[in-house]
Amino acid sequence: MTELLSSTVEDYLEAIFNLEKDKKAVRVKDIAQKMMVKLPTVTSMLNTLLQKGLIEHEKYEYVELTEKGLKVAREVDRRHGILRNFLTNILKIDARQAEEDACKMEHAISSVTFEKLVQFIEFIEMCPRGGSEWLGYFEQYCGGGYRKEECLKHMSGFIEECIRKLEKAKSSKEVKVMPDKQLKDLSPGEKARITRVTGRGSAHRRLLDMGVVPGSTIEMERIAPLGDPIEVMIKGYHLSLRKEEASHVFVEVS
Amino acid sequence: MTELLSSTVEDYLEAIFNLEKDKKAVRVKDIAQKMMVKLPTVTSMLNTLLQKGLIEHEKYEYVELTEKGLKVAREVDRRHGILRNFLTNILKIDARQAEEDACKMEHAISSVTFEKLVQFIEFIEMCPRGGSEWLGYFEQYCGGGYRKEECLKHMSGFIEECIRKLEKAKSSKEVKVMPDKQLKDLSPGEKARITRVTGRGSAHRRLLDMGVVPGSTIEMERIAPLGDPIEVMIKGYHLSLRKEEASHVFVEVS
DNA sequence: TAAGTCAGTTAGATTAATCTAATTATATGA
DNA sequence: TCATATAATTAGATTAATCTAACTGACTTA
Ligand SMILES: [Mn+2]
Ligand SMILES: [Mn+2]
Ligand SMILES: [Mn+2]
Ligand SMILES: [Mn+2]
Repeated sequence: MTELLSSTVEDYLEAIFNLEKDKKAVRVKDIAQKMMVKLPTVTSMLNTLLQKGLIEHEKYEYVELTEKGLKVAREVDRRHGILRNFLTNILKIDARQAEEDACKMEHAISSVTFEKLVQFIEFIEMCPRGGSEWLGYFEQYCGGGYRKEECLKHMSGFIEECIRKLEKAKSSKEVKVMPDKQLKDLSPGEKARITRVTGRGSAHRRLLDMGVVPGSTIEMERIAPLGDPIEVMIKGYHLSLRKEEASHVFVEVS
Repeated sequence: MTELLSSTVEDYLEAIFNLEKDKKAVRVKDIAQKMMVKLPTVTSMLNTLLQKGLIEHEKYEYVELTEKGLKVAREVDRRHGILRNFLTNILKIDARQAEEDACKMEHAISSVTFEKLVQFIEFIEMCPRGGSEWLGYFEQYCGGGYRKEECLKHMSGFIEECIRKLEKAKSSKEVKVMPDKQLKDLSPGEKARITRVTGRGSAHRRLLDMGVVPGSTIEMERIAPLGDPIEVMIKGYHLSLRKEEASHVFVEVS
């Protein structure tokens, strides 16, 4: 079904995808500039992409991704974003290097491994034994000044408070039987767990493809004036959803 | 200085390196089999490798890595091993997939990012807030049965004991002024931190290239009858050192 | 030692991704 | 509207990595 595409092909799709986000129309020249190649190289690649049904393009006209091309591009872009965030936020690699490495790694990881990595990143971020505090100790470790006792003692102070808070939250939840909320009801900055994604057909598929699946953690970033579009962070990756799309997503605040 | 080699070239070097470890002599056929290509492909690649000074090879004869080729191959193999271990031990990817992904990722990561990842893996393994116990909770998280309280409470029980143990170790260290040990003095299974790597020249360089650098954690695996070779685990990667090499490595048991 | 087998090489083709040089189309502006 | 500049395409070459088919060398064995 899913023919495998070379990493070069994936990178061109990614480039076109990003140009479409920035500008209205994508020209051959723009792609050449972004990919740092000459114009005939792009023309040649466009024929390849056309052949594979990934873009629409007529001689001397603008370039557009097809539904199929868009799907691939979105997935590549998602991987790129998640890997870049992992490298910058967790490993603390500098932005330029993280960008470069992410754009190579995005083609080298199988989807089963990638999704497992996504879960691991989520786990690091949400587990009270991990989190940004712990990552701070990782930096200390890299600098050579890490001391186990300090890390543990800090955890020790933190831990009782955490347990108390969690138990309180749990008991209040038991009483109230917290109902599902719609995604749009979250306020900016609020995090939730996706419980259901309703709907059918390609729109539904697109949501799942973007990582909007039950069980994932989602964070509201902002809602535009008329509730459209809605910007969210999911699996460490920034997404823009249309109001209609968001209406199919139900969440539970933890 | 270090010309960049294609990932294909790196994989051929890696294959030859592993064949050299297994068998006495490496034949064109062996390489073809391991790389899953036809014989003329190998002949052609051998010319490329010869040109680049990475192998020694005369028509119809066996293939051998040069010092230069060996250095590259060892580094690729090290990356491969560390990535595979990360994928299997931490992300719990199944062996076949981990092998495959590791062999692609090994070419996609810059050395600064890779070394940072190595440190992160080390940190996960050595920090008392991480470790295999914590990774168990990650598995639970993946299965959907993770509960923060349980993870925290377990930590809570564990933590006092840890702190007591650490403080005891610390105070006894302060009294005794623990002297440096030689690597060979470690007993199998014992872990230590590398404090010094003495010596000069290419032998010294080789040690550093293999990851035997001050600050790294090293674990003794076994010492052969006459103390040669010595097998150790460093940065999650299995290494075999000659007695002479090991004599330059000083460690501190933590 | 000559025949037969298998390993290895040579020759030549293919595909993907790039380039330069030359040509053609589109857009601008006088 | 026409000349010119800019964008895009076409043609043709190159390089890396692979293949098949044909040939050659080396090793074994009768
Ligand atoms: Mn890329
Ligand atoms: Mn990318
Ligand atoms: Mn590889
Ligand atoms: Mn490999």
